[in-house]
Amino acid sequence: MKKPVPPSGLGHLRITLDAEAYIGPGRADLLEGIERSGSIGAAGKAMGMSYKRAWSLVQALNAGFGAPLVVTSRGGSGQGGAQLTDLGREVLSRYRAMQAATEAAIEDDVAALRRLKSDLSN
Amino acid sequence: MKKPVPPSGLGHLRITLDAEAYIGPGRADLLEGIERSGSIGAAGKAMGMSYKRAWSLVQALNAGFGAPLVVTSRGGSGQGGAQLTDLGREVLSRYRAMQAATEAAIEDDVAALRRLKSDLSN
DNA sequence: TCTCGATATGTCCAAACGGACATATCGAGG
DNA sequence: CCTCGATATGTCCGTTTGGACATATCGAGA
Repeated sequence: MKKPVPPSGLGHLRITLDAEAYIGPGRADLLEGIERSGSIGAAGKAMGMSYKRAWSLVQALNAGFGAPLVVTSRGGSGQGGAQLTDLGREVLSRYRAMQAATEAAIEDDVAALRRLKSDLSN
Repeated sequence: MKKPVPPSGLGHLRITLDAEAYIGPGRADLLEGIERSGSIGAAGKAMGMSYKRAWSLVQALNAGFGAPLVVTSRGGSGQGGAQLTDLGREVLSRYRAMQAATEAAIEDDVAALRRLKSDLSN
């Protein structure tokens, strides 16, 4: 029903702090892209999404946490753009850590399920 | 953007075997409800969803795996209903195992993030 | 043969989602 | 003061999603 994920890693992990604040693979990738590129638009574009969508995700993250994970400033030519706050960097790195721990914890079972499924076609 | 999860456990784990076959907390709960109640309708109702939605999820699961996780039979009065196949039971138990392993692997980080967020309100 | 309880399936509609496009705004530098 | 590049925000619209409701079908037992 809901459309699946682009096969990034193994599982798809979403961490829900409360009803308003959560982070999943898409949001994490976006944060990482912003950290790398210094721009919401560039980060979104790299993920194939519109500026507006990327911007709305940033809004949702900042609003959900009650404090900004991303700060922005207008103006081009090296002055404007977006950056992660300390909070944003910490959230991102913790998410990546959880993602890595999760993949390590489930890889055997995932392999077993994949094998199980492919054996069905025999 | 996408609506969060009813706070069941800690993280929200979705396992994607391929583009068509995946299982997350909702589908797992539904499978478990079917195993317990012997009925798609009853299982769905217990989760607050319509029969049609529950049924369509079962279809998606069966089609995605290429083999039924749930078999059904018509007729009421103890004869009709739905059951998990061996495959369905195995997929469910493996998912639960992965879920438990994941929660154990991330609990410290989740607690840290929750503390971080609540400290913001000071 | 009638009823009961369950699966199976269709139609209709409202809300949500997100893409496409258009502006507005701002900051710095030429 | 004009342009550039980026954020900020609005409108419009097609698609998807899922709820509500209506049937149809089936199996067993009274």
